[in-house]
Formats: sequence, C-alpha cells, structure tokens
Amino acid sequence: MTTPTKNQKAKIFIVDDHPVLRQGIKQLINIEEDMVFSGEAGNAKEALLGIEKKNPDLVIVDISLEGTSGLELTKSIIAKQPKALVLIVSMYDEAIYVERVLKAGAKGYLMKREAGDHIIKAIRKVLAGDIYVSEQWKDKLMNKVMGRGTTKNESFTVALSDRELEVLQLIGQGHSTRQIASELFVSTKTIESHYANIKNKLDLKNSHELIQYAVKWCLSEK
Amino acid sequence: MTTPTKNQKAKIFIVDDHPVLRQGIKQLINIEEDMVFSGEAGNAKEALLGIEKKNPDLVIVDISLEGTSGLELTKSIIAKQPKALVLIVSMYDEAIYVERVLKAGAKGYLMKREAGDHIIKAIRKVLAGDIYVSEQWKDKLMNKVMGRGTTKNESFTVALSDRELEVLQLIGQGHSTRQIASELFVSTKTIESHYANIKNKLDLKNSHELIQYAVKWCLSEK
DNA sequence: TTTAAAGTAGGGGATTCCCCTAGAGAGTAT
DNA sequence: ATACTCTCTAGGGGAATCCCCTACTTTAAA
Repeated sequence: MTTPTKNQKAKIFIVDDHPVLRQGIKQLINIEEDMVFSGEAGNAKEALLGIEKKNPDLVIVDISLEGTSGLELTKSIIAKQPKALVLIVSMYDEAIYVERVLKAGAKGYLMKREAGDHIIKAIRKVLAGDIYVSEQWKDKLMNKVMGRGTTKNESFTVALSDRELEVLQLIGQGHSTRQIASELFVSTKTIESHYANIKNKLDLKNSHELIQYAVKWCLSEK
Repeated sequence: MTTPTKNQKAKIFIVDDHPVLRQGIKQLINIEEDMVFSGEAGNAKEALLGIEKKNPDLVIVDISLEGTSGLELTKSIIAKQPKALVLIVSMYDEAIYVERVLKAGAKGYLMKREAGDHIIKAIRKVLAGDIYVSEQWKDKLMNKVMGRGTTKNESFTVALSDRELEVLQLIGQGHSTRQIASELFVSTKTIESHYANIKNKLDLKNSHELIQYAVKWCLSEK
C-alpha cells in the first residue's frame, strides 16, 4: 500500500456482498475528486486476491459478509499488510462491534444507515491517518476509556471482573436472575448487584440492553 | 397510480433507510431507458408523503426500516392505493418474510444480495402486472401452497403473527416492554400478551430466553 | 354458520428491576 | 501501617415486569 501523493487520487476497494450497495458507494466515491473506485469483491477470498492485484489505498469492508466475516477478513488484510487502511461498514450500531473492529486493526467504523457524505468524510479521515467512528460512539468509547481513570487505554473492552464476566456469560445463555443465583450459590440480590455494576461499566440503560449485549458477546466469543 | 404508456418512463420511488443503497438503486434505474427515479424516503412517514406527491408507478420498500417496518408501510400504501405496486427489498433471505410480504399486498420480494440486473428484472416484472420472487423461493412457495395439508411447520417463526414478529424484533433490539408499548401505541398489557404468546409458540421458558432468542434472531438476519 | 386465530387489554400475585446503602476481604499506593 | 480502591456479598423498598388467568372484537378460514 502506497500513500497517494497530493496529485494522485486515492484508490478505494470495496468488499460487500450486496452489489447494489457496492454500486452506491462506487458512485459516491467517483463523484469526489480526490478518490477513485479501484475494485470490488463480494466475499473474503475475492477480496484478498483483488486487493493484492489492485493495491488500493483504502479498503471498505462490510462486517457481515457471508462465509468469512468482515472481522476475519480485516485481520487477514492487516496480517498481510500491517499498514493497510480498512474502513468497516456495518448495519449494526453496536458498541460490541465498534470495539472489536478497532481491536482487529480497522481504522474506522461506519453505519450503513449514515448519509453518503459521512462515508466520504470517513474515508478522508482514515486516509489522513486518523480513526473514524460515528459521533454517537465517540462519546461512549471515550467514556469507557476515560472512565477507568488511571488504567492504560490498551483495550476498549472494559475491565469487567471475573465474577461479572461469569454472570454476563450466564445472562447471555438466557438464564434468569434466580437461576444464576442458584448456579453460583449466592443470593439473587448479589446477582442484581452484578447486573447493576455491569450495566454501569458498559453504559447500558436497562436490563434488556444488558441481555442483548450479553447474547451478542457470547455469540461473538465463538 | 397511473399505468405508464409505452412512451412514458415508469417512475420509481425508493424507501430505504440506507442512503448509499438508495443511491445505488437510483443509478441502476436511471441507466435503463424505460424507467426513471422519481423520489426517495428514509422512513415510513416521509415515504407516505413523498408517494402522494410524486405519484410513482412503483415503490421499492426496504423491509427493515427503523420505526415503522416496511411491512407496515406496505400495508399503509396498499390501504391508500389498492392498485399500488410495491416491491420489497430485504437483507434477509427468509421464507417467513416472503409470505408475509405477499400477503400484505406487495407484488415482489427481492434480496439485496442479488445482483443489480435482478432488481431491474424484478421491477419490469412487477410493472407488467406479475409477481416477482427469487427462483429459489418460487419452488418453496409452490410446495407450501400445494402440500399445505400434510406438511407441518418446518420453521418456528412461521407460526408467529405479523404483530408478534414486530414485537420480537423490538425485543431483539433491546427495547423494554414499556418502550415497545409506546412505540406501537398499545397497552403494556398487550405487549405482555404478545410476550406470552411468542413464548408459547417458540416453547421458551421465561422472558430471558425470549430475549436471547430475539437477539439471536435479529442478528441472524430476521 | 361455526370455528379459529389475532389483537387488544385487564386482575392479581410473584418476581425482578433499579435505585440506594453497607460490610468484609484483597490489593495497592503513599 | 494506613488509607484508599475494588470486588463480592447482600439487604430495603418502591416501581416495573412477569406470568398465570379471563375476555371482548374483528377477521379469516372451514
């Protein structure tokens, strides 16, 4: 991957299994003067081949590819080209993905629902060497990083305690408060406390959001 | 809604909350000589206003709109204009949706993953007064209609009603009972009833299992 | 026409949620 | 050593919900 000079257009490669969406992004990119559509792929295999061939400046990757996920593809790309610029697009607006994606080495996370000019903005920001995340997540991620006070910002994954992690897993498996309490041989009140602490740490509004988070977390750990 | 004469281009209206996707479809339509992009909307409310104003020949509706679902929007459109031509596009590849959508009055069901020329093909078919469904679903739907007497429910979610499915989705998105009730303008008691019915139909023991199921189902693409 | 299903909603007791406070023990910084 | 922080534990109490009922209306099917 080469850095484009000021007179060269940045070459953008798109990996998404929705042809129409590729078309839409392609159009948006080619309207701009400082970037140009370089190639596309509908799955991870084609993507790795195409990227090697076209040597783009930035790769846009859909996180929910069929077969190999966008997350895995990102890791593969970064493994081959540590300096590669990967911008993830996703249907999901979930912190769980934002964090994982950035940890995997991607330089940005963008929701498909966001308007077209956001995509261009995100591309420019990543090309400039910055990290792009939506405004709404910037705050949340900041809170998470800052909230731990002195601890180093090596990871976004919040420092849940062992016990909290254990409870989170059981929640994700669909167990009720009472069930969890009896499985861990403690009071339901204790589990309620863990609920509250986890919710605070993860910045979740209510127990439904917690369960949602827990289920997603359990699924993504596989 | 007026039928276009042979010399008039068919006006196509797009409802989708992904701007990039609208852009992509718009491009594909405007390439063709017998159709033209007429207008767009990102949600149900804008859609109903825009459709009334632009009076398009065909409306493309994304099934997974935020707020009012594409299914509900389709029903509203058909209620206002029984002869309206609605083509549903979806990220999802589920029989439940195909059936539901056609029962709601839509004239076609198309997956976003399908290539661009399929969309044009689908639009032409619907404009001609036919029903469009993907080849793979044609057979399945036929089998279902034919052999309805003998075969039982092969899929769990098939048994859920429209409303129940809507509630399941909102649960999967992490909304609370109260939230869902106010979003759907009904009593919390009604939502509780839906909870109970869904649990029975899906054979789930408690609400935590229901939430777990809902989240997984939402993630695995409705 | 009868039957069934869907959508609505209420009663009422059991349970859980969600805001507090709080103590014991482990680890850490000054 | 002392003070401070974090973890794990658990309770009080009111609000919310769950979960078992019943029940009415409307629409669809047999």
